[in-house]
Amino acid sequence: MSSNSLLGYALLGLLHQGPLSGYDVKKVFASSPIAGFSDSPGAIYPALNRLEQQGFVRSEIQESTGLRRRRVFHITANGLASLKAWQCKPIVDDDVVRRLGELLLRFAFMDQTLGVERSLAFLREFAAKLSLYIPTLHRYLNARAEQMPVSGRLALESGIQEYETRLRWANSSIVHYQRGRKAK
Amino acid sequence: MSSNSLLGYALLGLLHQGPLSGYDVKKVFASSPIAGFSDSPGAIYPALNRLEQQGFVRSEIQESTGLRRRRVFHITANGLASLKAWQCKPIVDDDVVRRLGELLLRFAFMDQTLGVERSLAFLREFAAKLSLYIPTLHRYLNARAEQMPVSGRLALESGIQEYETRLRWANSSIVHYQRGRKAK
DNA sequence: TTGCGCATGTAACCAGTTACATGATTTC
DNA sequence: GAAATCATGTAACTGGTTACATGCGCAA
Repeated sequence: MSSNSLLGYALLGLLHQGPLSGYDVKKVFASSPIAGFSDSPGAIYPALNRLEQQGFVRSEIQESTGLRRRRVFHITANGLASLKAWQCKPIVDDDVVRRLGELLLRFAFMDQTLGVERSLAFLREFAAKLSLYIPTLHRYLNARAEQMPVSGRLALESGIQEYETRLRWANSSIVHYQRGRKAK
Repeated sequence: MSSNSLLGYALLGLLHQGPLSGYDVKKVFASSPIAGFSDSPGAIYPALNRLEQQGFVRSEIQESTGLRRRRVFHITANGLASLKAWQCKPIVDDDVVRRLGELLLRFAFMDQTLGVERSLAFLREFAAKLSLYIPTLHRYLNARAEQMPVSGRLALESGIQEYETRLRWANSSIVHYQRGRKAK
């Protein structure tokens, strides 16, 4: 119930690291090169207000700081629960096919919310799904390569390479976490 | 003027290869694994109607085929011009940072609409932009890696790897086209 | 006669884009 | 006193999602 957009979850993840104002978020989105969230106020402020209406964040106004008033948001217990529930969802085929970016976002804040073991489990599940999916992409390409225009075929290959890159990334991330666990 | 959504351009690109009905498009989106367009009728039919209102496609109803009537769409001269104009736009920094998928889509139909030379020029421009952008990503990561949580850092690395993969792809695609040109 | 594959469509809802508006403080 | 930066917000528009509705022909 009451699910959020990707932007909503990104905000929850960010706010879980510490309280932020809308303008702070704007700066994060403007400077952080990945994930492609818009830094426009028309996206950020309404999204924060929605989260507050849902009870996932709360805000206080800081009058003190000399400058214009700031509204600083922090995550609530319900907000954290919602974030975790989203991160915990099983990875379905359609996530891998059409929502790779969402999966990466689910992972991006995961070791702070669910811990290393769950993050490892997520990566293993992700890698397993990718290992199953990539061969079907190759079959699709092989079956159609002849009748496709060159640029279409190349674009498809680019897509396949993205999946292969993610798989290598997931496997090397698994190794990374496992080393960290042993060192502990 | 009168620009389209990505879906609109994807439809124009598809229709440029040959006339299709809405249902044909649906099948393409359902089976073609890349690019993540929804195969839901609520997306496809309104988009085709918008294109027709703009004069970019036209449709005829085939009553003949025994089954239920089909409305078959084909691209118009204006539609092709709009597609080409979109593909020809210079690549700006923001395209590389936030709209990689759009760039790939612009390329996917390019050699049929603009020819091999233009496609090559596009790939070279794309590769040049990526070559400039990737080092800034590494600098960003190096500057912040210490204070980032592990999963956040890994997610960022995943993003960087995607850009590096695209760059390798662009370079190998350039070589591919150049070989083809010589063989001719 | 039930259900599936073909085939087209509509409507409510929602979120993001773009553009605009406001206002305080600091810097030149 | 102009411009830049900090800081928050609103409103119109647009397009995609989800779910629903319809209807034909065929096969089990």
